[in-house]
Amino acid sequence: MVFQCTWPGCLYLTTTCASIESHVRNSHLGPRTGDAEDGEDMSDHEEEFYYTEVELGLHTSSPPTLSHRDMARPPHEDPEYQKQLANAAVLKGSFALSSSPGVASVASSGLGSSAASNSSSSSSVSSSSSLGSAAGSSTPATLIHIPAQLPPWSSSASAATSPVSIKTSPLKHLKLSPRSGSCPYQPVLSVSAPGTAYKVPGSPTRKVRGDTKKCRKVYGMEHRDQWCTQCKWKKACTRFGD
DNA sequence: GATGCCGGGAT
DNA sequence: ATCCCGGCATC
Ligand SMILES: [Zn+2]
Repeated sequence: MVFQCTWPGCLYLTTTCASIESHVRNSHLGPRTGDAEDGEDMSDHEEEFYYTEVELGLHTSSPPTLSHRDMARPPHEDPEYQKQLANAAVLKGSFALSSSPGVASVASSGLGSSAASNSSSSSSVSSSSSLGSAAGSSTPATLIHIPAQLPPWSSSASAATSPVSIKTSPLKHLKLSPRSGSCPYQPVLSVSAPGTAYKVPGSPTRKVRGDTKKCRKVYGMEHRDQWCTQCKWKKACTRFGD
């Protein structure tokens, strides 16, 4: 059990109740208490409001809510979570591997040529499964297990689903499958005009990058301190509007 | 591969 | 508010 000062900006932390109260009183509240002034002492145990006691050991404490996991989101732009969910069926280069019904194993790797589509005629045979590549490329082979579920593309606010406990390893969240059209249950479509493929879907409000060079390209990384502030922060440039 | 920048995190 | 980065669309 530790005690932490909650005064704005203060990060004082101690292990005893007396210490923290003393700290709060001296450092933040009036450095004086029983002042000889008037017959009025309004200094109760007000220190209690400026620190918190934190339990360390796993004692009498259990998560209040153990059911619902994620939140439902409108079919808006939020690939962060859509990706990992939609990926439940995007597994392509794995066949026999795990024999657990309802569980699929994925190997997270940043590479992987996924292109296998022809824009014109002729048939296509998209299926390549090669365990070992030519050169010795070692992959971290971070295996993760996710519940095999249908991609929530249309509408399905998943509530209390399976009693699967997702233990996030000492990694970040969980990211898979870059922005793709959608579930793999739609091999090919979009065969309009050979030579000029337009993209109308996606998002009506998609920027179309201008052609003016911005601070980054103009000054180069070597002179980053001359970029406009926004460029330094990887935000929209304000010096060279387009 | 490089560039531009949104979304999100840290202080 | 200021500063910075991950990751993505785009070139
Ligand atoms: Zn700029």
